[in-house]
Amino acid sequence: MNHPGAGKAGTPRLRRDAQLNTEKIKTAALDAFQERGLDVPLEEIAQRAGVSIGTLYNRFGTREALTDVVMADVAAERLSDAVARARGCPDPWSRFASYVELICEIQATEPALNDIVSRRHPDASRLAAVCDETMTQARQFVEDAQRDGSLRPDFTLEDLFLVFVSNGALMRIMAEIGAGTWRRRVGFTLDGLRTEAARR
Amino acid sequence: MNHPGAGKAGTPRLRRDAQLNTEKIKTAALDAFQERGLDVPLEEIAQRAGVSIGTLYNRFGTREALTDVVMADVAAERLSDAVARARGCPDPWSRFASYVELICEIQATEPALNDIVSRRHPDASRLAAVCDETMTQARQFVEDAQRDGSLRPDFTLEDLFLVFVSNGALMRIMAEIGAGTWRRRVGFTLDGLRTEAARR
DNA sequence: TTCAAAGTTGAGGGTGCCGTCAAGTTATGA
DNA sequence: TCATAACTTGACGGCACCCTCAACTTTGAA
Repeated sequence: MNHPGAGKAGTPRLRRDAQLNTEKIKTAALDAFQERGLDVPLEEIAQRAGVSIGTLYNRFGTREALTDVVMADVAAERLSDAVARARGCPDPWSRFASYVELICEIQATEPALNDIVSRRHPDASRLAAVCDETMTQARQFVEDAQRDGSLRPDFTLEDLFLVFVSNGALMRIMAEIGAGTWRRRVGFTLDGLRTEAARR
Repeated sequence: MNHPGAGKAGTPRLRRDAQLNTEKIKTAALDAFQERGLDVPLEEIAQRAGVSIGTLYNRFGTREALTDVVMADVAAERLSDAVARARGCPDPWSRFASYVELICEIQATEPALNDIVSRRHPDASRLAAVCDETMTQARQFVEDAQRDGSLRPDFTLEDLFLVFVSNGALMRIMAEIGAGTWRRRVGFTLDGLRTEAARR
């Protein structure tokens, strides 16, 4: 693979060393993002990649472009996996609830995804698209649970987003402190969203 | 008042110009903190006071000392007022709930108080003491409501603190956007904390 | 082998904040 | 009025990050 001629039309093929650097930077960036969130200094990424900061800018142009290239697929995979798993639940409420729990779990365990879900980098356009897509799917969970009578009817998609934003902020502030206790608090939140009729 | 001899023993009295500057800085700092939160650049406070940054450091030494001097009384007043008003409610649950609502309202309307309540400046010691004091009083609300059976028994004081931390983060992120909608969301939260038995 | 085009490098300039200190100014009491 | 301790000033160095660009190195086609 990657033999001569494999380059996409339009993009004027990179020299071999540049291509190698691109890979090294992507790998380093993925590691750094996963460990420390999307705010890692680009200097640090360059260092990890064994490359100068200038090269990083040559290859990617902007921070947003780099995060887009590195994180979009990962984000799409993680988020659509959560959606798929939630879909596997037997009733509208448990689909909604497990969707919320799965996203919160992602936020608790993956700093980079937390930043993405909380929309802290609105200029990374592919990432934004991935999030939009997920929110579209989430709308289904919300509507189904409301139609079913188990989710309070005044709860909006924006409210759902804000649940994630504030959970994300908490995760960022708490970091390792109280790492395990988020699940109980998400439980509180869900209890506040379920209608009385839907409780046993 | 403030006539010669009024200085506290120990503190070696300031020259009149220095005393005036101290007042100008306090006033400017209060304004700036209230408008933009405790993170305002000290440069900005000095400018508003019509004084150089050096003077600000001469008079107060550190940012923490300044925030302590300027905000401790304001914070104590606001927070104890919230406690007092909550105490005026007729039953344990409504005391707890109105306490939470009042604190969240303060967070929504006063950036400086929001920073204080969220403990974003742990080195301002008088402020920390004011918060500790309030949490002590809050413990009463929590315990009473739990004894009464209206607040879920697995809810802890730390959970309460985290409610304020995440509400605070949301307020900081949202700023003016959706300024009025926080009350509905606090309602969701409270619904999640009330026991089923306590609902009508 | 040669050499132009492609790519790399890192010092350097920009921003925004912090906190300091030598030099200059002013209040005060003798 | 004058000496001096008290006070003010703001330029400066430091830090952490951003992004650029002139000088240098490497690739790879001819």
